[in-house]
Amino acid sequence: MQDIFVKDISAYQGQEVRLKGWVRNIRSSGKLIFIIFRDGTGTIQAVAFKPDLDEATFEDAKRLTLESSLIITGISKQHPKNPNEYELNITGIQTIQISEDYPITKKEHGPDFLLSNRHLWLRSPKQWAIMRIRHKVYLAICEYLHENNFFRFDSPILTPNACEGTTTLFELEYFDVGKAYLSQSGQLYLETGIMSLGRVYDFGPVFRAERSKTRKHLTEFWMMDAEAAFVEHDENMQIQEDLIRHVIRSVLSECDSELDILERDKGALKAADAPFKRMTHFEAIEYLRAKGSDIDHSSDLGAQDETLITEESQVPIFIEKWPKEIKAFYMKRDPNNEDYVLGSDLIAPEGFGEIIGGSQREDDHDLLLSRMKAEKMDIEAYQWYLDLRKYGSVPHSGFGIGLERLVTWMSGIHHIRETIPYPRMIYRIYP
RNA sequence: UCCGGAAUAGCUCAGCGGUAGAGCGGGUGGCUGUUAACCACUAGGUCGGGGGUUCGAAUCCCUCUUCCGGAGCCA
Repeated sequence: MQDIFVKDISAYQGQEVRLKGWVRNIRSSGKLIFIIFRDGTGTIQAVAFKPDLDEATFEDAKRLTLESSLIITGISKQHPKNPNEYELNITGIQTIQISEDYPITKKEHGPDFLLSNRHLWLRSPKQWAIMRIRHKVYLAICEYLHENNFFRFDSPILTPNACEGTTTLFELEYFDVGKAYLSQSGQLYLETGIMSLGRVYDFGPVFRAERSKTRKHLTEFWMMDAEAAFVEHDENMQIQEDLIRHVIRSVLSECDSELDILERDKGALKAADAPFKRMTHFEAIEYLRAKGSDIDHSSDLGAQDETLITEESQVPIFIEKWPKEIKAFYMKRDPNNEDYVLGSDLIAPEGFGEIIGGSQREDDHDLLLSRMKAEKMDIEAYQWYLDLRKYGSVPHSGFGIGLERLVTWMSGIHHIRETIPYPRMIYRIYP
């Protein structure tokens, strides 16, 4: 007899097969027992009918509890009521372990309870669907980059210094050297990689000790940073747009049933796969003021502002050319107006907010040095970074995608905490 | 960090000054097509901790703890 996965069941119609997995739910009516069975690849209804089975097998079926593990054999056939669905006529049950009372029930639960039981919650259909979409988003990003000549170049996670601010670092003791920090972005290291490989990316966890408590923040999240030599501001945005549109298409074509489980509005995703809009920061502020906001031209955009800007757009919007004061030291100034930098944020539609931050980098040694001095940075600690501008400096650009924010948008879910197996937030590190 | 809200059965909640409740989950029994199946019975609680007001507190007040929502910052 053949061992198969639930996802392949339709290819075995009329045949006896063996499946290995868990009990998601049980419904029984006297001589009939319906076991909702899952094996990681999918879910199927298995039916035990007393007159067709020997007594011991039927008793085994009766003893099963929610989440018990078992090997089940049966004949694959179409569901008598829904011909699009397959079910399994049970011929044998080998119980692996009878589960104790399973804490996650069929009724609703609160977020605190579910997060405390995250190790079990991950088995639920919605969490299963989100993890599969996360996997697909991750693969789609790597596919696009690979096809566009980007090489994987992993940045260190333990670092001697900060990349951006210094208030948001997790600090730890590093042998006799003193303090080390968990990386909050691999960007500066990636810039070294392009001088060897031309185009590079990293993909890994980054850490921010920000005390932010919103549905868009984690203290540990996965970021894909990409960096490319000889790419300037406009092309940088074009690469981001092509990459995101590739991700949208991949999710739509390969995660259809997952999107159904999550009740995702697929029309909204389809509509986002069209040329993205571009708006300068100045234009964005004008737009907000026309809508009644009293925001001024030197301000960063808040969450509400982002929603307001994208609410009438079906596609993501780039906000580009930001006031230099509110962006990082390494961003190149706009040659047409030195008060602005060649940076861009990509805001997703439907109120999902910022998913990418990117910029063209300053490639002039003296300009970069003077800005780092103005920010009172430790020049000696960043000598290696300044060296890049001394030995064959080239114009270059890059961007960083927050994986979980992208998955939140693709999945259409409310809170980022469900997009990573074990979310780390300021008040939660268990399990 | 700031501003709001919440804490009662394993879970989700109702009760808001006078004997602690429901649904789900658990247990037992019933049911040949169920779809969070259904029906009957049943077990299950120091009402988050501490202090106060009152004849009497789950209920009112103070305080601590934990969690949730939002803001700022960011991906």
